[in-house]
Amino acid sequence: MKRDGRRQAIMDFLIEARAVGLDELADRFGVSKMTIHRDLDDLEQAGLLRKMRGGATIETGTRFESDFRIRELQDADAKARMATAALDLIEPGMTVMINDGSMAAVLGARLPEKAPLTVITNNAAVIDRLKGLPRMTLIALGGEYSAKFNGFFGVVTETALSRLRADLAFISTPAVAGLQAFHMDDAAVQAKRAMIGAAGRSVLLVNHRRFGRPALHLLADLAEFDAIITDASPSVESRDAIAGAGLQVTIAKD
Amino acid sequence: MKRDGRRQAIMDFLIEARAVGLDELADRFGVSKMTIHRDLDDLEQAGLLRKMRGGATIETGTRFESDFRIRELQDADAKARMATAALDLIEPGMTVMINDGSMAAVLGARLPEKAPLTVITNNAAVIDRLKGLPRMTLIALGGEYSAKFNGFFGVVTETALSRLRADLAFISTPAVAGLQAFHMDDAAVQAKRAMIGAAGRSVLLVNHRRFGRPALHLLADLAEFDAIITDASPSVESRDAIAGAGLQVTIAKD
DNA sequence: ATAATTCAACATAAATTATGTGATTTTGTT
DNA sequence: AACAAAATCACATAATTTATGTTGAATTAT
Repeated sequence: MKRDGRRQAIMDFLIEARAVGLDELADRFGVSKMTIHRDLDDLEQAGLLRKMRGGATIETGTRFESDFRIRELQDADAKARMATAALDLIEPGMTVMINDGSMAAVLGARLPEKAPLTVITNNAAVIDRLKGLPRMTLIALGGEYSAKFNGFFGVVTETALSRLRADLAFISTPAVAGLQAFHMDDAAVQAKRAMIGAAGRSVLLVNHRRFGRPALHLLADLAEFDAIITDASPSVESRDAIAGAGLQVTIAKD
Repeated sequence: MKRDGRRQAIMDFLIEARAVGLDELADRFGVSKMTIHRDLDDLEQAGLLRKMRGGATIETGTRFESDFRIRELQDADAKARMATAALDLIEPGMTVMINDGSMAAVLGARLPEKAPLTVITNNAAVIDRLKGLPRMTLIALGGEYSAKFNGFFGVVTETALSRLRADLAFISTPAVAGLQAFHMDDAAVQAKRAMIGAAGRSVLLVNHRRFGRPALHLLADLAEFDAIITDASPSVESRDAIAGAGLQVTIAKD
């Protein structure tokens, strides 16, 4: 196991266990304590954990848990499957919009498979991955940078969107309740809504565990989306409600 | 001499001589022909030269201004000094605009010294450096990504600028002739002009060697700038012309 | 006070990257 | 078509960078 794999594993473990001892890690990976020290130092530097005497923790509640870098590591498999399902909807030559969020970042990274494409996004991770790639036209939306969401938001973003049109918008959401999608942040909602308005068709991406929990701000009615992609079957009530409304949900398989 | 230095030297030589033989390069640097082949392949890949049987040439015409990755290495010392002089004009709390280009990237990297600041830019290098830093508000302008300039340009960029105001805009230029600044690319000119229009005061940054050579597109009259910063005294004629017009040029010292 | 832990400095190992060599293929010229 | 120069390929080696380990001094918790 190489350095990056080890660090990934440390994070995986930490997300489960909330805390871990330094000796335990050195033991488990068969490396010296010094190496673990260095791993933890770098991970702390990246804002992924909090180093403490004798080990490290993930700080619950605070900015740590909600940080996008951690989210990108969570449920990596589900995200990969959903990205594959989303890619099926894309044809070379299209113009697609990608919103903020780690799910969108995973999808964005795989867009070159469908080149040539025009990609419009306010997601900093997607911009970094795509810039300079051949046969990809990248249009960044601009806006005020948000470290929390690793993206660009605000009037600049929305004004830019009001002047653009795309074939397909991929919108991700952390909360679906009843027949509506929610989001905890107003600025993100505004950007997402502007994208839906600027796209011919919109696709909602949502982890199956996020069904049945609302958040502060209403994002959109599920009926506004032309497709809904998730990674596994949601709870019975959610499923029934959605089926009852005549909406189709795509469950991404292996 | 290391690989990058050698490649830089190849480019320097080529800019003078327009063409060079492969054997000659292998000889001059004391490396094998294969190594020169690889250098030329990579430089061609980066769009910096045209490889030909037995050697390489610089494409005649406009495109020869070097790639931004190499440009960042050129005249690093002059850039650092000019950045220092530019920083002197910034007060904490200001809103500043930074345009594209490697000179601007060097300045952008040092902006945290003057935090808190609001920074508005279409320069991808500056966005990368500044995002997520505390006490820095970063507003990216968006636009279509240009690999050649490592920045964002086009209507999206200009529309965003039409809605924003800054205290100070830093504009860099690769060419000054007479009492006017020039640039080889129209899209970059549009963005720079929009910045000048959106800023209370504008500062021109220009390497002293760039005086006396025009480029395809007119960027602005020197009189439009509130300050002009360079790294060393320009040629006598240029200096006389500028002094004659009553314009002040700041020469950045050590 | 002391035992555990962290940190810094250096040494070594592992991996990556750059370069060279010679065989093989391509290209231009006659 | 035949030839020589040049380009390319595949692999070996060298140089450089990065990762890890070890030791001992400094720090910290109890």
